[in-house]
Amino acid sequence: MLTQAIEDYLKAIYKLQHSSEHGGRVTTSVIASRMEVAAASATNMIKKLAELNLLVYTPYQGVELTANGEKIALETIRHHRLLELYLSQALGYSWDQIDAEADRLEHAISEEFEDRIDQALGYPTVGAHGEPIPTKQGQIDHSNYRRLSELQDGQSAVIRRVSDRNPQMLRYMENLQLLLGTRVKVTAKAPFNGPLQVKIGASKEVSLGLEVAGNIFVETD
Amino acid sequence: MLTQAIEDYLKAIYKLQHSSEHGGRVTTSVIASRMEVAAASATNMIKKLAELNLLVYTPYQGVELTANGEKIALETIRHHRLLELYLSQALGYSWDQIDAEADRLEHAISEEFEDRIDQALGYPTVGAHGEPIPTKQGQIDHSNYRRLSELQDGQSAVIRRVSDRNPQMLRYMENLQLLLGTRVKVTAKAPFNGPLQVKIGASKEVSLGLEVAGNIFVETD
DNA sequence: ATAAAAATTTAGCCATGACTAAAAATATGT
DNA sequence: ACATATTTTTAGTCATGGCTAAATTTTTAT
Repeated sequence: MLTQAIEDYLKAIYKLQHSSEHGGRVTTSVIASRMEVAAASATNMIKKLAELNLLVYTPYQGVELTANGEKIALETIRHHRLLELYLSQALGYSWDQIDAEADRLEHAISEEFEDRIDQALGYPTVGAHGEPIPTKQGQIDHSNYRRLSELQDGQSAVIRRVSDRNPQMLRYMENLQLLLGTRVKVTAKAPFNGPLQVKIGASKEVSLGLEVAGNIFVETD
Repeated sequence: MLTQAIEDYLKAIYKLQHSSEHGGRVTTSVIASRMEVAAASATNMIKKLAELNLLVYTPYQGVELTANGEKIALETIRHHRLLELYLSQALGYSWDQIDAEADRLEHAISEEFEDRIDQALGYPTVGAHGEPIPTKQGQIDHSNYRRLSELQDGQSAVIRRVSDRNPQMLRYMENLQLLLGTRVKVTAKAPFNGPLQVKIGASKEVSLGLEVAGNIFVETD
């Protein structure tokens, strides 16, 4: 069996590979920073993962997951997202609590558990924060939405996904009713990377910093 | 935080202390056998647990949990039994599947998760196999029932608990409808530790080996 | 009572996955 | 181009929790 640490690294590397920021090259330092370990620790694990044929490692250059490594990453991500959705739908967790709980449970559940919550949830394709849920076969929807921060003044759109990285930010969004499916409209954009004025749904209008708006992904009409 | 291994050892030791078989003394070999590790490994861990004031260790003699150790054991057992019940009630698991799944999950869930499934289950006091569930404060019902194997010919009783140690035996019991709350009556007892003839509920009558009957705990009228 | 058997502990090893400090390679600025 | 800064790797350490083999203690049988 694969250790929890291996699953965690593969998941992190998969996400880094697919986060627009880091292009193709996922380096040791980026992995170490994401995993919150020392660079030397990341090097160690990377060498082990290469040994296991879960990724291709070019020393000093970076890593790339093999098909095998990607498969395991996607299984772990599937577990995580099904769990998050189950925690929020079936057990009433709030948006900001589900990530931490799912992080621990994702390594402990069996295929059986995965299948049963999948069924209980009606075979969902999208997770609690709008992320696509990989299929059991390891397929995942790569459609990417635009960031709310990229919209022009006057544009309107529907929230389709929010980043789950920061629980405090999630709590803030939840308070403001910036939820999946909510329609938003940019009514003003301050210059010099200033805040956006955003109309939420039909009523409320708030001023939103770029950092928050950059973590909200929307579908324009 | 306590490691998974520590929780597992404490749980095992607690159960051994309270299983009538081993009287008061819980020895290294008994622990090693229950944990399925070498005796030397058990000695190692016992020394560490003594160091942590979770048990009192008399070399060559055995082990006794401290109040502290017992508290942690009971927390772990509470997690386990709540999970087992949740898996069977909310996710439709069968009797023989829940123990293994709960064994892995019990170390991963948070207080929050514990509280939420406790609530979802209606604050149960008895687990899926009839075992008492410790309270959050660490109190547990010590009432013990008689074994079906101890009943006299002609006696009738109600099943209140079954041992969860052997999944195959659990599957067997489930098939025979030997379930919690079912009334049973011993209609014959073969001599020389032979099988019991048992009437299950109102209809069926089966021949039951002593091993199975010894793992079914009943309340006589 | 004492020799043999059984249980237990000690000693020493291994893999995992962290860490720091130092060395080596790569990138950057002038 | 080359010195300096940054990144990465290597070397060596540590804690956890297994293991086997050998030594020691306890128990049992004669």
